[in-house]
Order: sequence, then structure tokens, then C-alpha cells
Amino acid sequence: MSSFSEDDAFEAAVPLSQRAMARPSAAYLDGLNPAQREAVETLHGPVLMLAGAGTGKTKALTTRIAHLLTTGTARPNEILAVTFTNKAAREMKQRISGLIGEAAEGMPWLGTFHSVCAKLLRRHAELVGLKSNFTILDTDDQLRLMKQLIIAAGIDEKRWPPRMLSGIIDGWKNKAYTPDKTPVGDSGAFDHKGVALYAAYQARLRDLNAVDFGDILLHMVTIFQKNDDVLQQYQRWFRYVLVDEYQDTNVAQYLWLRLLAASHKNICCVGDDDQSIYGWRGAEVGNILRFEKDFPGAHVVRLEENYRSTPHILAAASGVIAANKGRLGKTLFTSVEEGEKVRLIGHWGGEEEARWIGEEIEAMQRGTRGMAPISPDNMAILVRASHQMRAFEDRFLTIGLPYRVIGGPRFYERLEIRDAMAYFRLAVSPDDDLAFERIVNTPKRGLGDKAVQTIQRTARSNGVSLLEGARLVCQGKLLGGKGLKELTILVAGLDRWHGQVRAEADTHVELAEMILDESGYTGFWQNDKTPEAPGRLENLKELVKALENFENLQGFLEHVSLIMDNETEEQGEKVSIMTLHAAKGLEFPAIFLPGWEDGLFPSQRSMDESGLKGLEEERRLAYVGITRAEELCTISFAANRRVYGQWQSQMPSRFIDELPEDHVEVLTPPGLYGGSYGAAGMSASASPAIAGGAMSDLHQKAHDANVYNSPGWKRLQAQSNKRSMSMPSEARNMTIDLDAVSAFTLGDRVFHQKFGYGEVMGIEGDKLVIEFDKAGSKHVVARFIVSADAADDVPF
DNA sequence: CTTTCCAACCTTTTT
DNA sequence: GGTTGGAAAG
Repeated sequence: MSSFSEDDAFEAAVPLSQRAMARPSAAYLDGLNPAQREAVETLHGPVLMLAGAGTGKTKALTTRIAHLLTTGTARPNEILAVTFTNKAAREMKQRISGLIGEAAEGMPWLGTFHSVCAKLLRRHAELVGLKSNFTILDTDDQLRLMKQLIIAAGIDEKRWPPRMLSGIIDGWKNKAYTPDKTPVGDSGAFDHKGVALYAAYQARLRDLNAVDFGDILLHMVTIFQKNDDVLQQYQRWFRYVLVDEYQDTNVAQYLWLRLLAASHKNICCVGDDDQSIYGWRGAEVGNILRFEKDFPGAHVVRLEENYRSTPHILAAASGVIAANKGRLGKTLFTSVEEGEKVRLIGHWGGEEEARWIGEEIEAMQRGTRGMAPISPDNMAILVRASHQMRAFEDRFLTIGLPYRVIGGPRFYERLEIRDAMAYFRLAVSPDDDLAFERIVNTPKRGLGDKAVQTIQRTARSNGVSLLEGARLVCQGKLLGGKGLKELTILVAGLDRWHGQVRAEADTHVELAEMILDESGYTGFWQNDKTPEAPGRLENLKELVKALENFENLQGFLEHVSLIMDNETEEQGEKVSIMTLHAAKGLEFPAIFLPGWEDGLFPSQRSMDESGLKGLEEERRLAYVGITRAEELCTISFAANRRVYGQWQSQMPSRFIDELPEDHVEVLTPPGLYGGSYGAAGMSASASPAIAGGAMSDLHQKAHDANVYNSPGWKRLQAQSNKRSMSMPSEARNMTIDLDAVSAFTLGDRVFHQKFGYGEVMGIEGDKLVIEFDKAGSKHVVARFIVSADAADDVPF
């Protein structure tokens, strides 16, 4: 296009400031600082936006897109914008429509790497030997396949577990290695059969007309590399390319982007090398460090004004990250005033830590000493590893502090959802062997290993799918008794459901319900008395509800495999608990960072496996954690912690010593690893009460002086006052709890979401003493308890 | 074939 | 402390 070069000339000749002034200033440009504005208005050529934490990265990115659109530089379908998470994509869509004043529906190519690539792959599937209706395997299918292959290769699956093979192959795919390109030297594992297994795995996937997650990108890279006409078509099509979180891209994603931008070089990558925390998933920080070499003449813009955190928090974060080598370097600054120092406290053990944080949160939300309450919504606990969450959940459950776990097991990865989906998959495509394997004996049909092997053998020797094999088994009566009868029923059912899918006799929602009912799957969970069963039935109900948003089952299945995030944003004033990884991109007025102990954080494994690189990534994780805080950041560690059920003494994290002293307030009284602190009436049952009363006093005093009188604290109060108009939680709890308690009497049979079934043994104030069948005796707040009969009520 | 009970593993982090 | 896989009992 000839207009390009003219444009470029214009851009080069006129000083930036003048250009900015000369243009009619659209309203959306007004709220930008100079750096953001530069990033937004440099539309042509390669741009690298180095955006530190909290510097308005998303704002700049979305405004840039709005600018491309409103200036008529590009049409919506000419912009390719990729993110890593569905959430980020959603947020961008929303903000763009906010900026241009209309729905951003017409941005078909704004999405995650995986959703965009899947869409493209469906158009060109035949180029890699697939049909366009290929299925996307979940991790579970993937592992079962690996296992079969390992056994088939005569390798001991104990010594070389499927998980490991899966990890190795994933790694290769992230590096864009196809089996023929994989360096043989890479694998001594799997009796040097790694590459052969990889090839076998890929062949098997092709037979099944399936791809795994890594394939979605790998196939697209292959297609672009081998089909120049296709590549050129998209180079023309996507005239502007934008990439979010560029520091998280792996080699495959990097190659894909570079191929697409090779001709016009209109690529804008946004990222922060200091927030690269996905190296273990194949992300290459090198991609962002190398950007200027990859795209000579690249325009580098640094966003360094932080709009999120107080100076102390910023300084603490900067102090930690400064220990890393080879950074691109940014200096964050803020115009916000002083604020509260980062608080640091040590505890005797993990339980004490959880208890202290619980009490701290309660104090903040109650608004003691004449302070306004802060909503727990504005607080978050960020842990290194998900197993750390349990201590907090247990504690909060007992004291009745509402919490929400972010990024737990994702909805579509749950057992019951995958089972249900397998039934749907079979109803849509009867030759989906993986789905068949998954559900033949779920619910139990008396079809064990032997029966399944018979079906497989029959299917293979006749060259048909497993379902057809099963049909032959039934006809030939190759199985005995109960199994045969049940299998016949299942085959008939699958035939019937498939017929109904094709006939479109019922709505797909009704059909789905029918499948789950007739297969006996719902009944299976209704009869299940484990604590999880009610929740699982609830999830199935949600799944069916989710179906309503789609035209038909096929449409649903195609989309669902890519939507891996937890949609349910439950409302309510709850503390958030999540991993540091899950916290990236989020912010909260008050942040707790527990478990800063060497080995836990930085993680021993990370250091063992990746050495200095691993340690630096851990440090970036610390940086991410601290920079999530707007007002108050509390770091804590414990001297003892149970690891694998064994008590182990812990050293404080080396990162703690990297915190700049001037910006940290130490709450731990000298010589004390706080035992029971504060609140009277705490049942000390579980705590190895080491600290005496006098120590507690000291602790309390230090605490009061340090925290509650500081300007930062007061500002936090003021802010939370604005955000939360709730009445003091004390009053709230009182009414609810008394009502809740009075609903129970001694000896009642009850049910608890987490602890399962049990019996009421006593009532103490607002708490019930319950002897749980599995979990033992616990004091639990009554409003988390349901009568056992109520728990039996079934959703369908 | 299913259930149950013990033993060895184990834990980063996730699109 | 939790899960998972294998062996033995029902």
C-alpha cells in the first residue's frame, strides 16, 4: 500500500509534540499521560510498550485500538489483538466499546492466542491433515492417550509417568518443534524413545481428528511456514497486530506473530519483563528483551507513572526486583503521597499466621477503635502455591469469615463436567473414542478393564469405532451377565441421543438434560453421599444453563474447550484468596503475602530446576505480589510449617532481606515469633501456645502503634468508606448467626460444604460443635451448616 | 467387578 | 496432610 510510506515519512518529519497538537484531540486521548499518548499515537511500525505494574497498560492498549478505528486507519476486522486470558480479552472489548461509544462486536480478531488460532485452524485444518471439526482434548484425555502409548511402547509407566511425557511434549510444542524437528539429543528419558513417542502421539491425534492445547499454535505456525500463500493472505488481512503480556509469549507464539507481522511490521507489543512469571510454561523473557533486534527501528515507549500504589509499596517492590540482572529497566514513580509502610511480621507456625491474618481482616472490616469498616472485597491473600490456601480456608471457615478462592479448579476441568461433556460429545459424534472410554463405566455399569479390552479388541479387528465395537460385542454376546445387559442399554441410549441430535427434535438444552438423566449420570451423583456430591449436581445444573447461550450442542462443544476460566464471579463481601500467578493484572487496597519462607517462596523446586533463572522468576513473582497492593501490603512468614504433614522449621525468605528497610515496618516484637495474639476468647485448642500473655501485650502494643495511627491507614479507612456502604459486620453477623444457630438442636444430622456430614454435639454462642464423620470434631459458625435432609434435596 | 484399605508418592505456578 | 494406584477382600 502506497499510503504507508507517505504516512511513515510524515511521522518521521514532524516532531511528536506537534503531531499530537495538530491532530483534532479526541475525547479519549485527553486522559492520557505523555508516554501513554505516544504509545497510542505511534500507529505505524513496530512499537514496544514497556508498561510497569499499574501504569495504565490496558488503557493505552485499548485507546490505541480505538484510535486506529476512529481515525479510519484500520477497520475492525483488520486488527489482530491477542491476549492470554479470556478475561483480558473480555475486558479489552468492554473498554474499547466504552471508548468508541458503541459495541466492539465487530472486532472478530480480538481474543486469546488459543481462540484466535483455533478459529484460523478450523479454516485450514486440511493443511495439517485434520478435518475442520476437530476436537480439542483436555488434559485428562491427553494423559490417557500418553499412557496408552507408553504401555504400547513397552516402557515402564512407573519409571516414566505419562505426566512427564506430557510435560516434555508440551515443552517441545511450546518451542515449536514438530517431531521431525525435535533435537534427538534432548531426550534420554523414556529409553530414548521420547521423540518416537511424540511422533506416535501426533499420529494418534490425527487419527482421532483431535488436537491438544499446544497443537493449536504449533499447527498454525506449521501452516504459515509451509504455505506462503496462506501466510500472505493473513499478512494482508491483519494490517495491525497488537499483543498483550508479550513477556509471556513462548517460541511458538513468537514465531506466529513474527510471521504475521513480517511484511508490514505494524506490531505493537505490550509487556513488562519484570512481570514475566510463566517461564515454566515455556514463556521466553528473551522475546521481549530481543524486540528491538527483531524489529529494527522499533519505537520503545516506557510507561513508568504508577497510578496504583503508594510510594512505600512501590519502593519495596523496586528494591526487590533490583536484584535481578538483565532487565530492560524501568523506574516507577507516583504522585500519590507517602502512605503506610509495607508491614512485615513473623509467626511461630502456619496456623498462627492464618489466624493472625484472619483477625487482622476482621479488625479491618469491623472498624474497631472508631474506624470505618473496610469491605473484605478490598482485601486479598496471595500465596505462592495453592496448597497454602488450605490453612486460610480452614481458619476462615471456623471463624465465619467469608472468602472466595480465585482460580481454583476451573469449571470445565471438573470431573463431573468432563463426564457430562463426554456424553454430549458422543451424542454429537458417535466415533469419539476418547469420550466413549471415559464414560463406558461411568456410572458403574459392571464394565471393568476386561470388558473394555474386549470392546477395544473387537473394534480394532473390525476397524471401527469403539461404539461400533461395543455394538458388535453386544450382538455377538462376547460379554457375560450384567455387563452385557448394561452395555446394550448404553449403546441403545447413545444411538437414540445421536438420532435426536440429528433430528433436532428437542431443544439442545432439553436433550442435554435427557442424556444426563437417561444415562443414569445424574442419579449416580444423587445417590452419592460424599460431601462433594451436592456441589457436583449444582455444577451439572450450571452446565445445562450454560448451554442456553449456544445454538446447539456442537456449537457449545466447539467453544467450551477454549474457555478455561472460572466464569462465576460470585458477589458478596468476601476476601479473595489466590495464587500469585492468578493475581497478575489484579489490584486490591489491602494485600496479604504470607509464607515468605525459603523453599516455599522462593520455591525450592524452581531453584533446583532452573537455578538462577528460576530464582529470578521467583523474584519477579514477589514483585508482582507487592505491586498488587494499592494501600497496604503485609508480608508474613512462619518459623515452622507442616510440609507433607511433617513439621519443618523454616528460614525467612531471602526476598525479605532484599526489602529496603526504610520502607518496611516490622511488626514482629524482638525475640518473638508471635503465638496467640490479640483477641480474647480464641479457642487455643490447635495452637502450641508458646507465647505468654505478657508477650501478647507487647505484640498488641507494637501493633497498635505501628498500624492504626499511620496516615496510610487513615487513608485506607477513608477510601474504603467510599467503597463500602455496608453496616458494620458485627451487627450483621449477630442477627444471622442467632437465627442460624437456633435452627439446630443437639443430635441434629447436618451437612457442611467442606467437612461433609456430621452430628451436632454442642452449641457455643454463635458456633456449633460438630462431630464430622470424616473430618473429626470442629467448631463451626452455624450459617455454614445445612440440615442433612436439605443437602439431600436434588437439583434435577 | 466393586469396594476398601494401605502404601507410596507428592506440590509450584496454567492458556 | 492429601491423593492416587495397587492389592486384597466382598
